[in-house]
Formats: sequence, C-alpha cells, structure tokens
Amino acid sequence: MDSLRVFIVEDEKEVREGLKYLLNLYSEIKVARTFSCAEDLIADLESGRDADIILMDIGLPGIDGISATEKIRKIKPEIKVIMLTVFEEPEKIFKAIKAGASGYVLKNTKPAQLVEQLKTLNRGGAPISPEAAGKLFSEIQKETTHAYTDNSSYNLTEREIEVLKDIAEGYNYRETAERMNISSATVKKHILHIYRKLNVSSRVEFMKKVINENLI
Amino acid sequence: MDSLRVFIVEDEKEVREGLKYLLNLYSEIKVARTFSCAEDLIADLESGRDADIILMDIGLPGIDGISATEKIRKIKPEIKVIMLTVFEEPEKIFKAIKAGASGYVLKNTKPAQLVEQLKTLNRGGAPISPEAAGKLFSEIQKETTHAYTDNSSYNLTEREIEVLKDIAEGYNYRETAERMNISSATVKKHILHIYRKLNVSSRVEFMKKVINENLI
DNA sequence: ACTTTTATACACCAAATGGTGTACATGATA
DNA sequence: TATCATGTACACCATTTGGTGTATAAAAGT
Repeated sequence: MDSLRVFIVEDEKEVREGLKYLLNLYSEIKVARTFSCAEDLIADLESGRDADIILMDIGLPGIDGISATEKIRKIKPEIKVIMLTVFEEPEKIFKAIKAGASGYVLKNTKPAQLVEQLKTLNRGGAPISPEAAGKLFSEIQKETTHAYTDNSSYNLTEREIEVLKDIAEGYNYRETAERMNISSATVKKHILHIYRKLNVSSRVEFMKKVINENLI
Repeated sequence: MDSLRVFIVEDEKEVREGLKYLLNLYSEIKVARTFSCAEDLIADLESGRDADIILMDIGLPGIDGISATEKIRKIKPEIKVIMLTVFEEPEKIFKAIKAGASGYVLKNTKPAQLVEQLKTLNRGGAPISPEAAGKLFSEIQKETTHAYTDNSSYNLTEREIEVLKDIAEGYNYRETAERMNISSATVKKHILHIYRKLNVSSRVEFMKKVINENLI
C-alpha cells in the first residue's frame, strides 16, 4: 500500500520539525510538506498540490485552524483534516468537528499511536482520545435542549404533548407506551384526541402540522 | 481504589453471562448485577440499588437501550451508561449520546481493552472506537450542513420522486396510485425503495427526513 | 451479449394505524 | 351535587403500512 501523504500546519518550528521527523520514521507515513501558517497551506492546495491528511494546529496566527479546516473542506473535501492541540477544550472540539475535522489528537500523543490512528482514517475511523470524546459527548448533550411545544392554539393537555413528542420522534404506540409506562391503548386514545384537536386524520398530516408549526 | 460496580443489561443470555465472567476476571471491575431487559434494571435502580457503570445493549425487547438510557439519566444521573452493540449505525450512535450515553463500544471488544476504557470514565473519558467516532463525526457534520441536502444525494429516480411528493402530501397508496394511474402495489414498491434509499422505516421517519431536508 | 436499473404488478403476512365503542377514577368546576 | 375534563384501559373492526417474496418488460450500462 502507498504511504499516506501528510501535510503539517504548525506555527512553532520545533514542534513542526519534530513531528515531521518522528512521523517520517514510519514507512506508512510520508510528511510531504510543512507550513507555519494556514494561509500558506491554502495557497498550496489551490495551486494544485494534494495531501491525504493534514495535521492542523488549532492555535495558529492569522487564520485559525478551525476556519482553515472549513476552507479546506470547500476546496478539497477529500482531504482528511486532523486537529492538533495541547489542550482539549470542549467547545473547540465540537466546533472543529462541525467545521469538518476528521479527528482530534493531542500534540503529546506518542508517534506510534498517532500513526495507528492515522491509518484508521482509511476505514472511516476518526482519531480521538477517550478524554476528548468525553468532552465532545458533554457538548452534544448540552446542545440537546428540548424546545417545548407551543400549545397556544390547540389546547393539548400535558399528557397529550408528551405523546405528541414521542410519536413525532418516531416511536410507535407500543414503544411510546413503554417509554411512558402506560398501555398502548391509552397512547392510541391520546393520539386520536390529538388528531381531533389538530384537525388531522393520518400520521402524514400529523407530521406535516407538527413540523411546519414547530410543535416540537 | 475501589473496583467499579458494573451492571449489565443484555437480552441474550450467553452474551450477558460471558461478559460478566470475562469482566469479573479483572480486579478493577465487579459485575454486580445483570438484567435481561431494561424494565428490570429500572425497577432495581428505583428500589435503591446503585451502580457506577451500566453496560446497555441497544437492541433490547421492550424498552430499547436508548430510551432506557434517557430514563436512567433522569433517576440516577451520576451513573455512566455505555452502549453495547454489534453494529455501529451512525444515527444510533448520535441518538445514544444525545440520550446521555457516556460511551459506545462494540460487543466484540476485547475484555482487557474494555476494562481500560471503563477506567477512563473516571477521568471524564468516553469509550468509543475510532470507527464509531468517525460515524459520529459524520453525523455531526451532516446535521450542521443538512440545509444543502437536495434530492440528488439519495439517487431517487424520477418516478420515486413523484411518489415521494404525493405520499408526503398526505395521499395514501390507493390515492397516489389513482393519481398516477398505476396500481397501489407499485406505489408501495416505490415507497419501500425510497425508504431504503432514505434509510427510514416508517412514515414518521420518512416525513421527518422529507421535511427537514427539504426533499419536496 | 449480459447484467443492472427502472417501472410495473401480484400474493402473502404481520404489524401498525384510524375509528368506534365502553368503562372507571380523579380532580376541577359550574 | 352534578357535570366536565383528564387520564387510564379494554374490545372490536376495517384499513393501512411495512416487509418479503416472485415476475415481466423495457431501458441503460458493462
């Protein structure tokens, strides 16, 4: 198999050169080019040069690593960008991934381990430490804030709203019943009442109304 | 340090007992209780019993693993729930995390590795394989860019798009068939193909996708 | 020429949904 | 007090949906 063609973007020369040296000790990796800022990298990509993987420092002078990642995804979406950092900041992790990063690793990761992680990229894997993953999970859970039903016009009862939410989520009567610890006959009754109040008579009409009128 | 008190929820007896046996070989872990369904576990937690970590199968009879995780977070938010699965389905991974899961591991993970991962939980880590992380990343990226998703990405045929529009309008198979001058069996076939392409399996999921991704 | 895709259509079956009853207990309200 | 709204739950029924087959034929790609 061909070795992975890697670019490194890192402003601190020692880190940049050190990483290049260490990674080049492995036959699977070929550090082809290094850059001290994102602007240089982007100019290079636009002039036709190509990489399999870009190791991108987050804290760069000028264009920061996350913005650079967004740009890269636009011009060369096939290139995998791995964020490199010293600290793992929850919000940065989430932002980096939204921007299109394929991984998030610490600068002090051992070279052998880093090489292993880079190799998982081909299989759809994403290099990330359990610690960073934990912070990412927390961010996701934080973002998941349930908007609540605007019930001004339909006069749905509290229980009906609960049922509405579950059904609109995709749970069927049985599943909703189990989640609410009631019988599925009751869930069905609720839904029929909801149908009358919303003036619909099928799941499709129900879903149209619920989504379009932001009832969840 | 105390050993970690672990509960296992898994419907297949062999997997459940096997996992218990293997984990109990490690002094850091104590598999205190096992359950064949989520209902039993929840009853146990409500009656006062406590765990540090719950290993939760996703595909359970009755209340599924994700719903169960939501419930656990409500009654005992300090317990870490790790999802156990055979396959890594991107949407399930994302849903599980939103529901409050602290990790997502494959059933075939080697015990030693699993034990290591469980130990990282105390440090705020989240056990997740690079492959699952990759799928999670894709989901996050999909969610943030789904405004651009147009019908071409699912490779629906022209006829399928016609059917999709009618069904999403609220016509049922028979009505759609009449409008298109074909048999309702054919409409049904089309819908089943559409379901596969959209990766959904019910009208509700279908409508969510169609409306949220602007496929109409 | 051969395979795949697309569109059509039927049969069969299990599960879910839509709709109608009735019934009982609770708590609020007229 | 009596009625109403709510939440629970069951029975019954027809229709719809979800999923699996098989089959034919034209069109498109290999």
